[in-house]
Amino acid sequence: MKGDFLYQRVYKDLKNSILNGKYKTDSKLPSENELCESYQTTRLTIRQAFEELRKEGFIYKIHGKGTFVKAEKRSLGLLSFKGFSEVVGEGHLVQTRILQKPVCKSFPLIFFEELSETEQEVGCIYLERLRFADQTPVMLEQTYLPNLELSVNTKTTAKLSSICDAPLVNDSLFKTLQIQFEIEVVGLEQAIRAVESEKYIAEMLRIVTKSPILHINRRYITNKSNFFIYSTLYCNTDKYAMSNNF
Amino acid sequence: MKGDFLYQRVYKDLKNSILNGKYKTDSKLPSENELCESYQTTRLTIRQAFEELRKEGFIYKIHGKGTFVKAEKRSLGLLSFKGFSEVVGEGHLVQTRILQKPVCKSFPLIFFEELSETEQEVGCIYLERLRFADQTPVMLEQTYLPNLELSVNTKTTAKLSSICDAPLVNDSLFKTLQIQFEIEVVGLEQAIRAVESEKYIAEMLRIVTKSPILHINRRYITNKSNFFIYSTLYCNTDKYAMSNNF
DNA sequence: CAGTGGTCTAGACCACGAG
DNA sequence: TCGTGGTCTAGACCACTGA
Repeated sequence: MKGDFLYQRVYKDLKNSILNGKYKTDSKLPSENELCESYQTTRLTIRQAFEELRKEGFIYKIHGKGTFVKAEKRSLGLLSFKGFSEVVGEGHLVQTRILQKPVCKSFPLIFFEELSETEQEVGCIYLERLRFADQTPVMLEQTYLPNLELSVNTKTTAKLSSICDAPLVNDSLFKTLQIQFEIEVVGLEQAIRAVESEKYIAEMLRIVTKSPILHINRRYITNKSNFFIYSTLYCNTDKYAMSNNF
Repeated sequence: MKGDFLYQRVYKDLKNSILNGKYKTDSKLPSENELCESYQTTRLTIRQAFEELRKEGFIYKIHGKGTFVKAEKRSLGLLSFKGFSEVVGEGHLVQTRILQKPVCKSFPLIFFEELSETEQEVGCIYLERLRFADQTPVMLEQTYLPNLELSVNTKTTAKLSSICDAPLVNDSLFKTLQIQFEIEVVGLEQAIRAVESEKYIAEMLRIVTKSPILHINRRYITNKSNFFIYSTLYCNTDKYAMSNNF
């Protein structure tokens, strides 16, 4: 968990208190000024923590009254850029099956923008994962990473393709990238469509071929400039809707 | 346009400069400190303006380098809580056909949360609109507003059902609510599914019955506490995907 | 190294809500 | 009237980028 900054510690503490039930639905959180005293800090810092929680749909604010806990979600908040486990694991049993371990190949697809020349040249590392929530397959994810050399620790560099050699940490791609390459996902662009499922996708998601699924094209933005991660997602929304908040 | 606050003026100026092409894709915006001087303000204010632009996908930042203009979107950013015209009108011809003018009826549906007792009692005002982008029907929207009495100008109250008596301002529900009732939409919860289109929906969207469409349930959060707007959206994503950014 | 954005302090005034 | 969140000032130190 991120914890380098004070506002992230406040965020984490409050989030845990909400998830643990210390603060229940629609109950009032401590005011900004009270939290300033608790953490010996200023309002900006508390407000940064609140802003994170608000973005993730945990709280809402009412001017003049206070900050309150939102009702629990009944769907998977998968339209944000957090990792699958982080989002879904808050209230569901999470499993991942790796259908294709990371392998090198050429870039097969056009996503939102045309790929840069560099990206086309180096090709990509491809992997395919099937995600489960409470034993139900809900999402098939095909991921493409540009096969670049990346600087690590300001001095050394590492070939990203070394990720093909060892299993993922905790089955998590994002965690593996963070630990081995200091890559952090900081943003996301996505385009969402409703489409008929092809035979292969339908079999994986255990649904009838041609039944409607969500088709999502994503470009993840990272802390390394010009390094993007591309994903295509196929989601079965029969049991769980996809959700987000603003 | 919102313009009461300095950060909103900065936001508006920068957004216009981007849309007008003064700042082109991937070109660098003035630094935070430069903008501080231009507007005779402090970094927090500039950062608030940047944060708005970042949320809407207009800019991205790179630590140590600067703030840059994002590439144009090629899909409709309709997963945010901005109004249809505001989001789609930036690059497309926008039209709205009112299929059902606002009428009073009882609440027919359960959305994310159960409705409050008050909401169940007062019933709702219902309207149905078909939205076009570049002459293509892209979205059918069914909207439900609790039929409450609302305080306006701190002293007087008005029945929301008076909205049934006159046509909408600019065909915009949000604008009408803002002008007549001082209601502002400040947030959004939504759950998204892929479903087969029913006959009526398909006819309206000019697609084949049972072809896949996006089904979105929304709860808009407003500046009036305990006043929510509920909408069900059916989206044809054949031509335009729905998009957002984080 | 200078310039950039990221975090943070210690205040201030305001508009809103409720009693 | 008082406490709340919303906006804003005028600084500060840091980590990152590129020359």
